[in-house]
Amino acid sequence: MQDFNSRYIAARKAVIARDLQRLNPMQRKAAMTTEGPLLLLAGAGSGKTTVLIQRVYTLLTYGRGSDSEEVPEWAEEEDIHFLEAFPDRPTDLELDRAHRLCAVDVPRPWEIIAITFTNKAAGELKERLAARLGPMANDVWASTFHSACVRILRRDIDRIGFDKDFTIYDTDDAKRVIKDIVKEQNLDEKAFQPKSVLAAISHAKDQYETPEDFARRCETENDWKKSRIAKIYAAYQKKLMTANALDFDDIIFHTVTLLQREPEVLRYYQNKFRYVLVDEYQDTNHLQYLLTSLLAGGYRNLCVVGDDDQSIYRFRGANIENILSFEQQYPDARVIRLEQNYRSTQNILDAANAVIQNNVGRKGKTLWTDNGGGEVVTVKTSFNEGDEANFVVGDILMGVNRGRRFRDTAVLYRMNAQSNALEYAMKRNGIPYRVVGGMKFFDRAEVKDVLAYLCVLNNPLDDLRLRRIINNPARGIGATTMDKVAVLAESQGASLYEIIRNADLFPDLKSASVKLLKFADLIDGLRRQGAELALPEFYDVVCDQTGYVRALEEKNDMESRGRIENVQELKSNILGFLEQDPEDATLSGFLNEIALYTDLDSVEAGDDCVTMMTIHSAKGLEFPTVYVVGMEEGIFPGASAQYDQEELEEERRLCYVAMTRAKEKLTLTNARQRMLYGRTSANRPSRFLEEIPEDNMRWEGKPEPRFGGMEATFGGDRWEGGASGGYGAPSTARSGVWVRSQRAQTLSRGSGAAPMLQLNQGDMVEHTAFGKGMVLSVRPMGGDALLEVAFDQMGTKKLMLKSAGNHLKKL
DNA sequence: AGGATTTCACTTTTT
DNA sequence: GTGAAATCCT
Repeated sequence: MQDFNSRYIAARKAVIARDLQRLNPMQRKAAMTTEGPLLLLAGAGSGKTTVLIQRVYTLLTYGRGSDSEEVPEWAEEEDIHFLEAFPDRPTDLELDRAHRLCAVDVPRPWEIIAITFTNKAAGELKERLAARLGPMANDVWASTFHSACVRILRRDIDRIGFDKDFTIYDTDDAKRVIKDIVKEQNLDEKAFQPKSVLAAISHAKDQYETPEDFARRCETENDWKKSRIAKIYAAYQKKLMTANALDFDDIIFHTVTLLQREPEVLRYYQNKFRYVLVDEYQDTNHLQYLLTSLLAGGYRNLCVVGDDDQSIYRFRGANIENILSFEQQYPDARVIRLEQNYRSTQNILDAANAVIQNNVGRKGKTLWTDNGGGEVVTVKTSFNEGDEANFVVGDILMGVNRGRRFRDTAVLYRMNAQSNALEYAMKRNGIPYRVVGGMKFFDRAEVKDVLAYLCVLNNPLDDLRLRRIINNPARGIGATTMDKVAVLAESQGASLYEIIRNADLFPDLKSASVKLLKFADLIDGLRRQGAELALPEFYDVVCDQTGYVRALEEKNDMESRGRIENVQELKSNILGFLEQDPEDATLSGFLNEIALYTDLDSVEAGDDCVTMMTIHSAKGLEFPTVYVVGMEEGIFPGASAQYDQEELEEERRLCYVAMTRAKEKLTLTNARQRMLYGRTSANRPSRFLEEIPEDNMRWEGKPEPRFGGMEATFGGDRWEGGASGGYGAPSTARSGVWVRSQRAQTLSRGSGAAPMLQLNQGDMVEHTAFGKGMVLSVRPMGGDALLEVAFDQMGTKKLMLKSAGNHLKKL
């Protein structure tokens, strides 16, 4: 009997393993380890998402069949024979039987929850699950921490004192509330900036500290400022509760509270979620850890996936300890490492491994690949950020000349501010590019304004949003009036809107009452129409009757035109929402949806253009060629990491993430001096550059030879001043010399030490990357010239003569 | 109340 | 250098 059972189990595992034969052994093991706590350490490019998908597939096909010693009592000898002799190309009937024989207690799709951080990741997961599993994938809970929590809260939040139709405050809303409180409490607005106060509160919430907990901790620490913040925190939570609002942290905080306080609710979810998966576990904070433990507390089938070397969100509360101490939290946890990398060449991996090895606080993991050595990593030192950008641009054009596509390339940097010089260089050379991140659509003032109108129309009691829009466009209702309204609202225990609606009853408001009533009429009128019109039509009516769009039209400048475009763009968001969710085509449905949707994940990957972004936004992506610019002490690693070990290790992880984005060619650049925030400073090369083994890299320009290769742009004289001292440890004292030399260089540009190409309309030219073309126009511009060239292959491009000239030849 | 001017800060980002 | 917020004038 013993023999029968072990044979059955072995045969069952073999059949399931065969079903997963496209995975490598470690990946397969991960997909088949379904029971109990599992820590999956998945290195960069190790096929993590594939494993995640396969694991859900395994669960929904075989239940715990791949990870269980149970043998069904009805099993017979013949079944073992069947499994042992299972054919490579089974018929549907045979497949069906195999599934039946191998399955043990298969969960229903909705008993599996997979939690990610971003909407984008959740969407991708859903999509790939649907491709693998078909329609039943829709019932798997694949969502972000926040959307999962909102779903839980909408069901039961009334048990902890909120109304089920709570609103969600974004960071801007929260700051506004803080600002009001700081004013109310007569605190110094300089010392208590909304941003930093909110950060402190957010940090407290990360630790699951209530205002009371926080205050108690302050008492022992005897820190005056902190105890003030504790007061603000308490007032803040009170205000949010009155407004029936939750900020982003509250969404998780209150879910934890709900689960802890209401055993019935806890039991429901612990019973429901038989399998819990958490992606990017290295980015979780303590609060999210608590939530995960609660959700998985029933069956204890908790699989966390992550890479401690890619933990780069410490600044927003991510606690690398969560992943480092998972085995202490769950002593029976199994650990599987995925170290085979399918993305990069060995040279890139060796360089990245060598850098990350300098970190102490890590699990330890060494990536390897079958992909072969490939090219060594290029390091390039330039003179300043402009030259650095020109180098990158020139190198990109050279690559394109050799058959690469623009879309194969990414330029990564530490800070968004660094994108400027690059954008200039790209524009001047007619390189198509797109910048990811920076100002986001939903952060735009005009988008928020219109959304605020919709919020007020949906719920006139929303004081915060009402304040935002009441005088925008100008209606002659200024701060003084609103202060009076606020006082009255306070004393009457009414909302701002209720006071405004009845403005004529209050003598204090007599001068403004006409305007206020007119506003109330506007809102009421729109609300009446909102009840009748379909959402898109209603949106048009709102934009029109509030006068918001008209005010922009009257301004009639570039900026306003852009704003109007964005307001119209928001309408296509509404249309998209209706398409996706025709069931809930209401205003409140749309607003609920959009509260958690901030993403620019509408990344049109179709266009052939270079991608520029911060390293943080590049996490999870990959490109054949990657440039990482600004590899300088003070920039990367940043100044604040200079004397802080923890911070430095985080920067190093960031560097590791940046390097492992590259599939074939990795180029790291630094500049000897750089202008940032209007100030020029000289920076030593990043220590991370020194940590790369010599064997895996080639360093160009260390020190820079005069008349060196790519840089012979406007004659070699540009290096004379700065480079004469040779490369070395630049000191602040020396930066003065460099600044002067830069001026000299600027002067020499116009006088033209290098012969400038003489081009006229109608000339035929050849460009290194764009091929042959004809000059359509030449427009002189400040010592330079704007060319318009019609290329045979690439279409018409605008180029600046001075910078694109290097790549142009007159035919 | 609203436009004009000055000041201020400014890693990194999601929800 | 840049954009938004605070403050200053009319």
